[in-house]
Amino acid sequence: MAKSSAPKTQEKRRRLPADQAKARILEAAQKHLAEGGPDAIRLQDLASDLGISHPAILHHFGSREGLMEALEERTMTSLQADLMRPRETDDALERVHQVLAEEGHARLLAWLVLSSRRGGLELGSWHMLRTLGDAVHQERLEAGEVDVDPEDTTFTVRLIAAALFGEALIGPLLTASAGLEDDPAVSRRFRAWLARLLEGPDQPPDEEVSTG
Amino acid sequence: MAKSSAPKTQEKRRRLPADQAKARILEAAQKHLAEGGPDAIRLQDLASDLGISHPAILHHFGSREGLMEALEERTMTSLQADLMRPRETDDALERVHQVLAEEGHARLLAWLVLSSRRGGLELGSWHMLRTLGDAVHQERLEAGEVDVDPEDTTFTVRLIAAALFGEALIGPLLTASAGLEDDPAVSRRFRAWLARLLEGPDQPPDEEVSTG
DNA sequence: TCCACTATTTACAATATTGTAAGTAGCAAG
DNA sequence: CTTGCTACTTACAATATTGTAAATAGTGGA
Repeated sequence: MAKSSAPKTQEKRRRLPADQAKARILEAAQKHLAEGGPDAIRLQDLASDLGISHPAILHHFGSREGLMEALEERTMTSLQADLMRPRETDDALERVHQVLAEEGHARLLAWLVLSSRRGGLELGSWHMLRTLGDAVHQERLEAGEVDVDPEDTTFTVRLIAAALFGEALIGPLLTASAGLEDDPAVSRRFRAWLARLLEGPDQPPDEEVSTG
Repeated sequence: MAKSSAPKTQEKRRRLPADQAKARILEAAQKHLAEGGPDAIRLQDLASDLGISHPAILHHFGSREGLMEALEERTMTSLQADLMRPRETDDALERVHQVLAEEGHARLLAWLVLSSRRGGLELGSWHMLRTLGDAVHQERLEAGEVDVDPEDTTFTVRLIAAALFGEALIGPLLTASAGLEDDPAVSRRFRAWLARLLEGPDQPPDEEVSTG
């Protein structure tokens, strides 16, 4: 390695306002976290990725630990935001799957949970699931179901969350372990199957309202 | 810290056959992996835990990377063995839950999947799920179900695996996120609910065959 | 008992990583 | 233009961690 941490050329030292500098650093850190885990966040790596020197990071976050805490908060916030963001489909399973699997949030969440310093994650304002649960409950009532056990709704949401999170992490492993070839269509069919299972056999299998 | 890595007292240098020494080291490494992740496996930590010096580990595994590879294999093997080992209950969900959650295997598996060097894990002889799937399929046929779609069985097993794996990792998070207090009874009821869901509403909700 | 083999230790080297100190330079306000 | 603030850099310190070399000492076998 030539010189450890320095801007690529000697153009003219860029100086960002602290907010933007922090945001840039956190963004890069989150990328590293998603790809290689918490121990893949090396100050010098981040710095050279960003074209800055590593003490600049320490300047903004105080210490590596400070960076990790800020990153944890940012990650949870962005996960929540992405889950809440409207998407092209109304199908809850596809929505959650998209966020969790396709945008790497499952990995991020897993890293954070696994490496959780301080016992548990800062939940902050994680009413996420309650919101989702309320929505599902509402849907069910509107669909004309009368004897809806509140816990049934809670469990439905919980199953979706846990199963899709698990799928995102070990889906390919499960596929291989079952002796199948890795086919995204299988994964999709699995979710469709799960949706049918959750709707229950009372409803006739008419066409979905997915484009609503 | 006094001296980095040395046996606690000067009793008399113990000398194990290579197999046993390796096994001891791997056992300690797995404990560290389950608790703190791959980066919590420091040669000196392991060594002082075991009362040996860290070059002894290098002697047996060549390098840290060698240790990690051996550990990965051992972990997958022991997970499979634990899943297959007969348990006090015949209830599939409780069985899998016990292994995954109560013995820390979910965390181990997650660490391995997330930090998977080389893209994917060495599956070795992971017919685990197929075996499990065959058992479930058999059960269903014996239970008198005739129109059993093979993929339905596959998906059932997959759902159990993914959901319980997810539960083990982010169950407490989900509980908190739903606004509930952390209660193991809830988790148990969740699994019972899932079991009922999977059995389908055709069967009357008579008492389980769980102690079969 | 003696010997060969190797598990294990001590001491050391090499490097990586976080953190600190002090100075440099961009940007905004006067 | 000057000045104050602070984002940022360079140079360095401190420590941790993996790895190597050589010596030491069990253990099993002749």
